[in-house]
Amino acid sequence: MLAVALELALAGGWDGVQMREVASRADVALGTLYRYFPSKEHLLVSLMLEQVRGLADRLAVRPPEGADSVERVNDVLRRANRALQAQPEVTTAMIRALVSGNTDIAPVVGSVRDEMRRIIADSLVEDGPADEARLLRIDLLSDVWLASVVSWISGSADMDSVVPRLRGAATVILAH
Amino acid sequence: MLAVALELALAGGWDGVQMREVASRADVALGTLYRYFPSKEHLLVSLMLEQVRGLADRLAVRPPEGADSVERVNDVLRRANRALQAQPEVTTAMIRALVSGNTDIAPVVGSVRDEMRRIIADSLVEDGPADEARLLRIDLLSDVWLASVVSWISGSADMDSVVPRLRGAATVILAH
DNA sequence: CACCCCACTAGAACGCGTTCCAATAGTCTG
DNA sequence: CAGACTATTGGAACGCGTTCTAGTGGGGTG
Repeated sequence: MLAVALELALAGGWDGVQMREVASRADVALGTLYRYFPSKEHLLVSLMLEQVRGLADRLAVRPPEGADSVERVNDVLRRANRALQAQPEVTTAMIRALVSGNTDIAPVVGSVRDEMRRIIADSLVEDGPADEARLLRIDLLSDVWLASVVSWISGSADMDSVVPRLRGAATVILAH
Repeated sequence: MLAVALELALAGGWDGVQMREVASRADVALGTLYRYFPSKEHLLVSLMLEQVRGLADRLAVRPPEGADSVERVNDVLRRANRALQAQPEVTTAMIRALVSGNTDIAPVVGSVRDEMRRIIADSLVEDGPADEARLLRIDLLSDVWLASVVSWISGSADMDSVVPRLRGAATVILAH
């Protein structure tokens, strides 16, 4: 079902993902689809979780490059955004679900955010255990990244302006 | 119509704002409502613009308190969040519209973001003209604020954790 | 006054997310 | 094997955002 959702989102974005159509192409009844994904938001945020985990896997295979944390975080976010930019319709649909404010899907939303934070945390080169200050910086980077993507899908910023802005963000936030 | 939308959102949040009901209570036909607000998102993000301008007005009357920029920005965001927290259903509805990714409402969404940036900019105590570095910091603060509110309405963070986190954000971002 | 233009009205109609239900298939238990 | 319980199916039905259309009223222009 997630594969079908991706396929439909690729072509038609949020509106293209129609629950009847997903069920039909996945060869299940509508009720079955709703059994596993109680809402359209749930379906799409689950897709996002899958995608973000895919990014984590790719990063494990080919780790971020860069001498310091700023460079490495910048590399990670650039790669993340490149993947999103390649499928703008999918991104719009997934982000819309992620920020829908639907409290039913809070656990999945939490997983997505945790995964993203972990990805950023892993890209930092710092010694010792993660203290509160570092966790705060990770939170900030993840928040700024999300807001950037939102402003991109909202049409108030294009990727060309988002990527360098994220670089500036990393510089400011990781400056000691 | 915006007043009616606020009234309905107060009681029932996103679902409580039904276009037929808004039109009915505002004593206009459904078509007239759609003439001024071409979509539900448009209506609610217009309401948000009104609310955020109200915050700006209140801040003009009683300016933010605090010795340095960190304190003042913290005061502003705290007051902003207090207003949002007092009407959680309204906030959820408005933010949902703001981040819906609906490109038709991009101009209004841009206005809301600009207004919020201006509010933050005005709270900073810094000399000289705004340079690129300062604008970046303002962007970051506004992004972190938005992401915080989103995580709050998504149910993955409560206000008690959001407010101190914003304080930490201001400290990190405004540290020179 | 006659005419035009445009906002507004009332209401039907459509599309899609979501819910619900009766019937069937499949699997586990005694 | 009989019975029970659960997953799945096909499809009807509901609610609400959105669109569309025919008709009405009022204000400016010749």
